[in-house]
Amino acid sequence: MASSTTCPQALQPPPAAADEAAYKERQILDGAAFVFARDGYEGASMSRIAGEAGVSKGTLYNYFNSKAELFSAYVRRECNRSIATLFDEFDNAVPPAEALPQIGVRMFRMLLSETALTMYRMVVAEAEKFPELASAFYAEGPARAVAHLAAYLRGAAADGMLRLDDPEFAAEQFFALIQTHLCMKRRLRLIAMPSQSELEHVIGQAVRMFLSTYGVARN
Amino acid sequence: MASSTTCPQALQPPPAAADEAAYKERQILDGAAFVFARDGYEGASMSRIAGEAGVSKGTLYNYFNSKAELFSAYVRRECNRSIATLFDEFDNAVPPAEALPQIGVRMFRMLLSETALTMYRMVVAEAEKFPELASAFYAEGPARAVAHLAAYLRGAAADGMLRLDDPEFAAEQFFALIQTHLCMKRRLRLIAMPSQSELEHVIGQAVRMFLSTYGVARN
Amino acid sequence: MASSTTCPQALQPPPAAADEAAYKERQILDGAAFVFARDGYEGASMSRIAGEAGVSKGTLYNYFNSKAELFSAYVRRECNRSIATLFDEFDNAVPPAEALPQIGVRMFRMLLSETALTMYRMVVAEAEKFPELASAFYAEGPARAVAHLAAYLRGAAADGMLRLDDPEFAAEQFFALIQTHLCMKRRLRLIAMPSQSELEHVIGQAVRMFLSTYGVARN
Amino acid sequence: MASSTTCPQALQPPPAAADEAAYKERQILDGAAFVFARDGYEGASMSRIAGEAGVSKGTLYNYFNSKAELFSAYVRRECNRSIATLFDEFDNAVPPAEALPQIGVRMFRMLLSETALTMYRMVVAEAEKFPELASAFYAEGPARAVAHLAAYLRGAAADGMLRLDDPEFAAEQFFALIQTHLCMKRRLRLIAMPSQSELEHVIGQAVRMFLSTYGVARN
DNA sequence: GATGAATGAGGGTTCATTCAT
DNA sequence: AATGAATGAACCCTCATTCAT
Repeated sequence: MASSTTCPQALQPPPAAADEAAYKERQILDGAAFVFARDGYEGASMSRIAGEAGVSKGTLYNYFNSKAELFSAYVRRECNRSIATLFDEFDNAVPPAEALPQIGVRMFRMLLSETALTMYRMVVAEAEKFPELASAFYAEGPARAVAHLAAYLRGAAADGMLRLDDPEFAAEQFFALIQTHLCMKRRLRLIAMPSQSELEHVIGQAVRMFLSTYGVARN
Repeated sequence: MASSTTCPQALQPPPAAADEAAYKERQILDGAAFVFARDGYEGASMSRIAGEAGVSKGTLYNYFNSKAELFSAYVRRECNRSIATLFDEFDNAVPPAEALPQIGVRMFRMLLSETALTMYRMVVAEAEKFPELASAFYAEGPARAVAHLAAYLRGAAADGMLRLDDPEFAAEQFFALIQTHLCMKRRLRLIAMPSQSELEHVIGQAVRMFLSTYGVARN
Repeated sequence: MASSTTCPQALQPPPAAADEAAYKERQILDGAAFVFARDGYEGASMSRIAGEAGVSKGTLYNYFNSKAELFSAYVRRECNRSIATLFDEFDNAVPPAEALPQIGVRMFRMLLSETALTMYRMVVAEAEKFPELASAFYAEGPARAVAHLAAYLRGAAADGMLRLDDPEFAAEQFFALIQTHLCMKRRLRLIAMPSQSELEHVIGQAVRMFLSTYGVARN
Repeated sequence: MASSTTCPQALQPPPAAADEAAYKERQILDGAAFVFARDGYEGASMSRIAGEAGVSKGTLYNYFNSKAELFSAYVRRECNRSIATLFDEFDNAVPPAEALPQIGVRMFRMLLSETALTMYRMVVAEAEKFPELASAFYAEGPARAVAHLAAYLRGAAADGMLRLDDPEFAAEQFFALIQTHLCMKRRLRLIAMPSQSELEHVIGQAVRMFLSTYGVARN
């Protein structure tokens, strides 16, 4: 849809038009993000979204065929944008005792980021009405995170740094250990972002428990 | 109208009236439960609730001042009713290797019960609008479950069956280990209730990991 | 729905309530009649109908489930009300030369009455969308008129006052002869109600032509 | 505006431009015809017409100032095009007993053609809003048909083949006799096109009745 | 001349809430 | 205490029309 060309732009108007369309679409999605996040799918109104985006109600429908499609586009954008990228690079050569805390911090931060929390609330709330969004959210977020971790664990086991049969399941266990009551409470909006020391404690204990099961004796 | 009490009714009119009022209230809450669970807070309409409850719309407002209050009452009742009771009785004398799987099964079943899932969706979705409900849900559900487990763990540690300093945190870890991707997926409506073998595997591994950290050598 | 009781009304409120409901329904249908007649089905808006009827828009939907149902009710009421009654009583003993002009006048007046014209325009315009209304209109109006006339013609033929084999078809021919360009023009709103002399001329010639075909020599 | 010339085009660009304009206009009117016929005036949308015509919405307004004007142009074109032409040529020398059935068939076919029915529905439905269209429809259609027939009847009377004083009125009577319940039902979309035998019966009886009044004894 | 994005009024409909009965 | 008719604001969406490109 957007044409972010790196080639020299010989013709001014077309790119300008395309850019403007892309800009407006982003504007609308930003407005939608604000309102959906605050009011939920049912609670949000197209009027408020239009107002927030600074466009007319009719313009909304020039870009998205319905409220449902706008919601879908919004959720997909947020999922693709911030959740997935967080696990893209980490060094597989680092030993578990060092790598796992780092991975844990990333997972924790991802899970509790404002965007991820909002997405989580959205897809949980509307899972019945938008099953494909729930599915996409799971695939883009938790499933990817677990898959990355499992890949690391498999490698570490191959290198003799861990002793485990089922790296997928072990990854899920580690992922689960990260999600203590802090996650639950934050999802329920009962607390703000946990402090660094709370974070370190939870992750430290998760790593300790994980390694006490899957680690190799280090003497 | 109907007062289906089996106990001896000493005074006809007052108890009958009170009973009838209680009966109507229950009737309304039952209708509300059905509709809210199906349509969500915003999606539910007072008309449909009235219809489902078999009362008039006006009567709704004789018992609850607003849709928000009715929703609140519904959530509180469901929380108090079915979630909490599941953890009320278990035998503290049983050793961890035997007790933890039992506890794990209960927790798992509670977490994934239709009622709990619905409540979870409700309070997550409306946490912004009804923070006190989120708080109540947490207190009645997860917090209580963890507290019960912590009490057991403390006792077991005192009896020398476990080796742990922080029974609350250990309880949270166990609780977290139960909530693998199966929970996440079920909350997102991506899967139906897991099979017995999946359940046993998850819990078995959770117990194994938990005891490898907190257990005492048993030779 | 309405309870037009002739028995002494022992209870005041129920009849009052029923009357009020009936009154309001009539009020709404009157408003709908005004707006539909002026703007057509698509051109009419529920807002304008509500305004014209002196009720709120919401009230419209307490009485009729949709615009389509309101339209349907309006058309049926008008059909049943004024079109059908016009042919209820006439003396079958009168000879054709006297009866046919009378019948012709009735038919003509019915066809060109404001109500019938409006109904005609409505059902012709919306025949595709409301086929059952077109069907009902035809059955209640033209079909009934022709059937009545056919019954008379059959009797007159049996009495030797006419000579015809197919009274139904003959009735249709007479009915057709009444509908000259005056009818067409009036349906197109090109003219107001024709004058008495125009009416008499058209009918006189129709009767003359009819009797020149089906009459018996009268010497 | 339109210049569909077959003459040699001396100047290339201007005629080409003019032709293109005429072509676009026709294109638009074709799209309008399709959509108006299907959805009616109010039900049609300029967007759908533009889409059907294969032009942009803006272009519509370069050719027609408003929806009303486009509708008007569409109705006028259809009226001029197909309705009128059907009565343009017939041989005045043929005697009534032979000519009238032919004329009757033409009239019948014209009246019940899909185009004429659609036009009829259109102008009847919108007679209030577009009185000049109703007037044009009447002038181009029924009035012309009757005028042609009247001209024939006058000639036949002058030749002693008919005995009538008022050929215009006689023509209207014949035209009326053609429009039996088959016409009414077809206009109401209650039936499809009548069969050949139905057609012949109606017309045969119309001619018989007409000649029994206006014919000369043929012995 | 052609485009189609933008507009904002208005479409039909549903809603939570009120109140006379 | 129970009813349900009435309300009018707000819902999502479509519209004819305009205008910068």
